Amino acid sequence: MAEPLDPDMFAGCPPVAAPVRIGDKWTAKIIRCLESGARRFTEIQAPLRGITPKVLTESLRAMERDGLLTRTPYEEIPPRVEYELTDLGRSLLEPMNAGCEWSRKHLAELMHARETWHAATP
Amino acid sequence: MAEPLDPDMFAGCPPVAAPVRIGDKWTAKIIRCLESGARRFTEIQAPLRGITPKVLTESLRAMERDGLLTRTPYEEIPPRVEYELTDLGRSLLEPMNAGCEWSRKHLAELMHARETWHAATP
DNA sequence: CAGAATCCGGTTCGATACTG
DNA sequence: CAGTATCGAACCGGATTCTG
Repeated sequence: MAEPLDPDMFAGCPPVAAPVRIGDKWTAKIIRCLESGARRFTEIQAPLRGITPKVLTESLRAMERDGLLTRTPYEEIPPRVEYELTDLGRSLLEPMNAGCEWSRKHLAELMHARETWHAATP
Repeated sequence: MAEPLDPDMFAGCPPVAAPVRIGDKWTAKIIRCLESGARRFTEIQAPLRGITPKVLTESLRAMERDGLLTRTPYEEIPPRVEYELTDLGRSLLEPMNAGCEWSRKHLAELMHARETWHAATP
């Protein structure tokens, strides 16, 4: 869990690449960020390319409310807050992996169908 | 495929019960409707409780565009159109089943966490 | 029967600026 | 560092009405 997150870890995952979605737009990626252990706010923010603090906070709060992760603030200056997956949150990795495997196998086919679509319409 | 669809087949699947989503709001349910064979527009519409023709058309067109199903109109009066899953569309059943299994196992836990949330905030 | 056309409201998401 | 506050745009999804 000490390893820093690769800022480009989601380079190959544009929104279009997710016909299988977990929760809202960011939930699945946040779970991936926490897969290898607890992380701080800015650590999670980095790979999520351009997510605003507001939206990240909203997503994290919703996930905390649903019991997917825990939020533990430390009374320090400067402040430090750590987010960590619960067992429930970790259990989502299973359907997530099924979705990822589907994308790896079939997404190219879907994208191809989508692109050749305009060829056959008035 | 001759069996009519149960109009209540999605009674236990409110939107809140789908932290794992396939495509848009209706895609997964439409796939379920077509799982056992080709269906007509109104056949699909019935179990989808209150979906408007506009939204159903949009969903079906998007799925056709993505190669998930085929649309075959018959030149009759009154008109008849049949929708049928492609192999690609059928392949989505695998991640869908993974998502359904997760819900069966863990959704109650998530809902419980969500409800007991307000007990611990100022 | 299987839709098309039009209008509309809510939620989601983001940009920007500010703070303990 | 880890947020909050405000504003606004975009994107579904839905209601209603009409038609070949």
